[in-house]
Amino acid sequence: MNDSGEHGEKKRSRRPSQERTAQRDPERTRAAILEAATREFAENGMGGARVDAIAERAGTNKRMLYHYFGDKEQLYLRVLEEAYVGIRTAERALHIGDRSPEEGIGELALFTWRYFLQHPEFLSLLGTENLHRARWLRQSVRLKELHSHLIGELTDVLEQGKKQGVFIETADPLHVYLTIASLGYFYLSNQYTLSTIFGRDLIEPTHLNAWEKHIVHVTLTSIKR
Amino acid sequence: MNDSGEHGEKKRSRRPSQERTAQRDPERTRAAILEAATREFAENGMGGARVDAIAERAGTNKRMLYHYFGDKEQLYLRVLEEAYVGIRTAERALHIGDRSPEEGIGELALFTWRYFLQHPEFLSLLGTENLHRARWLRQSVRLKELHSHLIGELTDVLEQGKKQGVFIETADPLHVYLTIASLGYFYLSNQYTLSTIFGRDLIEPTHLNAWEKHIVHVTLTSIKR
DNA sequence: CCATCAAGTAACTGTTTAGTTACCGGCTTG
DNA sequence: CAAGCCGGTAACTAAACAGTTACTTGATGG
Repeated sequence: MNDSGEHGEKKRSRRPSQERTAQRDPERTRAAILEAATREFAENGMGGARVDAIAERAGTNKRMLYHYFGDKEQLYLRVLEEAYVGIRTAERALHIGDRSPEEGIGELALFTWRYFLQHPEFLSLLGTENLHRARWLRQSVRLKELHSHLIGELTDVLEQGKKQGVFIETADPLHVYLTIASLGYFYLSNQYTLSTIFGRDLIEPTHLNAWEKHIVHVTLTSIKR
Repeated sequence: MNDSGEHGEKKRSRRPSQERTAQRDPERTRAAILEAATREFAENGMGGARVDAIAERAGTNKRMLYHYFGDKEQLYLRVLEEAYVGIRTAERALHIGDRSPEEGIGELALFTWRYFLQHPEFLSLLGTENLHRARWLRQSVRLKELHSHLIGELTDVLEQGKKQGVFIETADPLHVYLTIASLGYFYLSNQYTLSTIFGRDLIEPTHLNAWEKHIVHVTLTSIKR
């Protein structure tokens, strides 16, 4: 297209050479590092994660990792932020206010449980971050506003349920959410010690389904009038 | 590097120094290492814990640590075992079968919550062990039989409650225990991220008391007829 | 066609770490 | 008292680690 002397105009490519374009791909390298880091931090925690291991898993090297993310701690924070954005985004799509209050809460419980089940790395990252008393999360400005929406929506649904007379007056939005999250988080994140000491394989589909029903049952009976 | 006088190098001073006899105390040193290790592993996890830090915290040195416990992994397992023995021993003293079924379950819920609250290092060690998929706990023969008692006692109490018509027929002992443990564990172990993202300090006495009541409420309403 | 800059590689560095070794000194016992 | 055992100290070592530097490769604009 452009041949010469066009001043100020960025041109896309003078040569086609499209088959080689994939060689250098900053965006893909960046994404690969982030994904590899997510797995490495989830599997080994902050103290146990190895920068060399992340680079190797991503199919690149340490130089790129430091180039894109600064250092190990900043990379870790990035991983944590992405994990939170992931669940909160999926949660928003639920629109729990569209159904009846009872169905809305049940849906939130089911969603949370299934999201935890499908994203063990998220649970693991939470565990690591709490071991360190939210040392890195606290520094993140980005995540503070992400959660007001959840509590707001939950408050509305509970209000509606109280008006309709199906929920008790003392039902608290934060308590309801913590109840749902507790039951899912503990069962899954502690499945290894629990399975060992109680001699039952908690990850078996039969037990998983029973616990899913249990979570919905417990959550609803605790707020129903 | 050889010494000039072969016998003269070792000297023995024949001082009584009886006031120093307490200096050497194997049992105390051992206990100090175990306690220091508990704190270090709880605060930093397996990957983050430092053997030097444990020795320093115990007021001794690495040589003694390796002498008494073999290596870092065996010391960690020892710490974990002691933590489990601690809670299960205290739990046994409850005798939840002595009261009415409803009171018995309520007592277990209260005990578990308060034990978790007073032993944050236990929660932390559980978290670390689960991060590693119970890698070390699995090797421990000692802990397997420790837990059958808990489930046995719980089964009896539930049976009695069902006979008396106060509990639903579907109430399951493991589910009841997991419910109690979930609600306590998650609230406390994840308090740092939760306080940060929801902008409420969960460790405040007001909130702690509210959650204690909530645990008992949720547990009982979920099994009452 | 060459100057420039970004993507990417690999070897290196200073420090930290788990684990070891050499040694010390008091106590017990034959 | 001497032999040696046991509780204890401190300096050491080899490996692993986070982070850096020197360099190569390739695309692009002038």
